[in-house]
Amino acid sequence: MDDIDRALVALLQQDATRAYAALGQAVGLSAGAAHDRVRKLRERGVIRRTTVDADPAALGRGVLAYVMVEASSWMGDSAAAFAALPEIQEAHVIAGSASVLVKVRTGSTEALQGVLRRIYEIDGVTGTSATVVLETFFERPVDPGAPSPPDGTSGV
Amino acid sequence: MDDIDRALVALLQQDATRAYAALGQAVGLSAGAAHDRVRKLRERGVIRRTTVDADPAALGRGVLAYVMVEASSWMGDSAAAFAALPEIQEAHVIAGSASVLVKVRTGSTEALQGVLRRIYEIDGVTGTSATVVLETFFERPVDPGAPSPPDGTSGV
DNA sequence: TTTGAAAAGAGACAGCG
DNA sequence: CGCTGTCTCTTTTCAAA
Repeated sequence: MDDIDRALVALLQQDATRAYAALGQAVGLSAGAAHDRVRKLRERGVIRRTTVDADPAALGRGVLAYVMVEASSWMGDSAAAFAALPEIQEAHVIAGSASVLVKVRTGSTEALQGVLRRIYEIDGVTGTSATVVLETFFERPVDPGAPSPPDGTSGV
Repeated sequence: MDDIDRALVALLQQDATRAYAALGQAVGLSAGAAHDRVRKLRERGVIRRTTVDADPAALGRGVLAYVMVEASSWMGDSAAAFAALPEIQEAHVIAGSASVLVKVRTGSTEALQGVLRRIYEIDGVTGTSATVVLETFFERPVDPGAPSPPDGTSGV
């Protein structure tokens, strides 16, 4: 996991359809070497999968909201209950009184209301607090880390 | 944007490396037709880009937190200020008194503290409220919509 | 719009420095 | 660990229905 690996991850995050030849050229490696690096990154689980980024609005999910879910009991094994709702894109256990933070995408505020109702029906849930997003500044992949290392090798 | 398109998006979200032949077979189309569909989905912007899903922990970003940013002035054009911090993965304008919600990934809680400090230095910011994630249940792509339409065509 | 096939390119894998 | 060459498969394009 050196700087080249990080650069490869960054490049693939931007565009995973790039050829290994172009990928290698960008980091100063041959196509074969780049291919080998990426293969190892996949084997190690650094790169989990290759996926496509879809526009939520185009899929009829133009409303984004974050919902704080308060619960009376330990929610440690309620992951499946949240995962059962397709509108929920993320679910995290957060610090606080047994609470969960979920990211919800629906097509309308009415549909959001329906999701909130179904969340409320999950065992142990005592309350929800929704925050509707008015505008998304940006959503981007995880930064692979140190992008500009202090190396003196200019060019090539 | 019919059910086949939605199915194609779902399949590509799961694994964008699949061949068009396999893709077409999964939805009952030929490779060429599947290719045409996907090409149009890209042209229409439904599919924005092909990317890789990297493991944040493997990239040295094992700490996840959501930060509520309160501001005294209109934050509508402060996107660049947030984007300048690589640890910030998402930034949304939310309802409330000119507030922004950001998703932050750092390698340590100390680094999180540093990010909070830099957020605080953004013009107009009057306060931050961080919520640290203890465990992530799941993070998944946007649901492409109606997965089980009421069609009578069983199988194939 | 889909199908089928043909050509152009990329990816996988070997052996070697 | 990286480079080069070879082979296979996919993507891409095209004509036709």
